[in-house]
Amino acid sequence: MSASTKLSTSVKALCYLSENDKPKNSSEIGKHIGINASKIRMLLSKLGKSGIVRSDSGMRGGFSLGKAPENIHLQEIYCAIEDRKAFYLNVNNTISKRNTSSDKINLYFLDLFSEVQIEIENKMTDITLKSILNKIKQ
Amino acid sequence: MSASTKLSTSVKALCYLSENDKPKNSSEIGKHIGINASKIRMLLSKLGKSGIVRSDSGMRGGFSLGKAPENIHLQEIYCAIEDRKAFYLNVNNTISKRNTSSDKINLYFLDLFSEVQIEIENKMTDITLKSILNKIKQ
DNA sequence: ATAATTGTTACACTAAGTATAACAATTAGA
DNA sequence: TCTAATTGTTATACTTAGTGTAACAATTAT
Repeated sequence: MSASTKLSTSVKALCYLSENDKPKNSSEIGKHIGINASKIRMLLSKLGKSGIVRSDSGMRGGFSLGKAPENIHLQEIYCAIEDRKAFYLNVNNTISKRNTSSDKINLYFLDLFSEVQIEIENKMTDITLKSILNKIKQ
Repeated sequence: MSASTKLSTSVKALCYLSENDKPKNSSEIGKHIGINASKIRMLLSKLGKSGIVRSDSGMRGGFSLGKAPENIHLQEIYCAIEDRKAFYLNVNNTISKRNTSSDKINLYFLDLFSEVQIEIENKMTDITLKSILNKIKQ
């Protein structure tokens, strides 16, 4: 799953959970948002480790929101699900030790891309699950 | 080639061309920046269509800069080489006609990602080949 | 004519993304 | 304590994207 797909899928799941007090299991969530239950469990188990959702194993178990929607930030979700470095911005080669102009250009782009990355993350810090819920209800 | 790899490779090639008055062929450029001559030709032929480089076929042909480095903007390079929509930000599913909350969330993220896209492109508009050349000479 | 070059297509290989299944560990409830 | 439902995790098969290279027609200087 790409970073952006994970992010939108997570938000779909969280929005669904926010509509329900009682825990929903991965199969219900999967059906609702149209993706496989296994995938849901893989995603939500990561969100569980960050306290964004609560997960209960066993009979009558399932997933529920771990925090109020106004306290869940997009950036937090993103960090919880994303192990790879961000939005797939990469330069061609690894940097050699010779410090050629190719290396310098690679470094230049790595810098540029991490600036972009920081801007994206800042943007996401300002977005809460609550604000998304409000927007999609319109 | 991913968008970001194409971009950094293009800049490497353009920097190399800026150091030379006479045209350089794809094989020389490829050797210098460490990628295959065919790939170079594929990239530079696109840059040629936008007037960023000049390309001459036949014996004693090759590639040379089509404009002064101060008039070549990163955004321009990016647009010339990139056929796909930008930095690989995508949401999971296509939007159905039922207008479900999943659809709304997809639309929400498509909007968010195109905002990001615009910010990235604006950032690139302010960067010229000249400014990159200055930075990497330091 | 010949040789060097671009522009373009094609192909094989590797890596990443997607969809699904399988199963141990856990837990509620009979 | 046994059973059924559930998570968490690993595995597998398949598809798509990315990478590296080759091939060859078209073009052009000598």
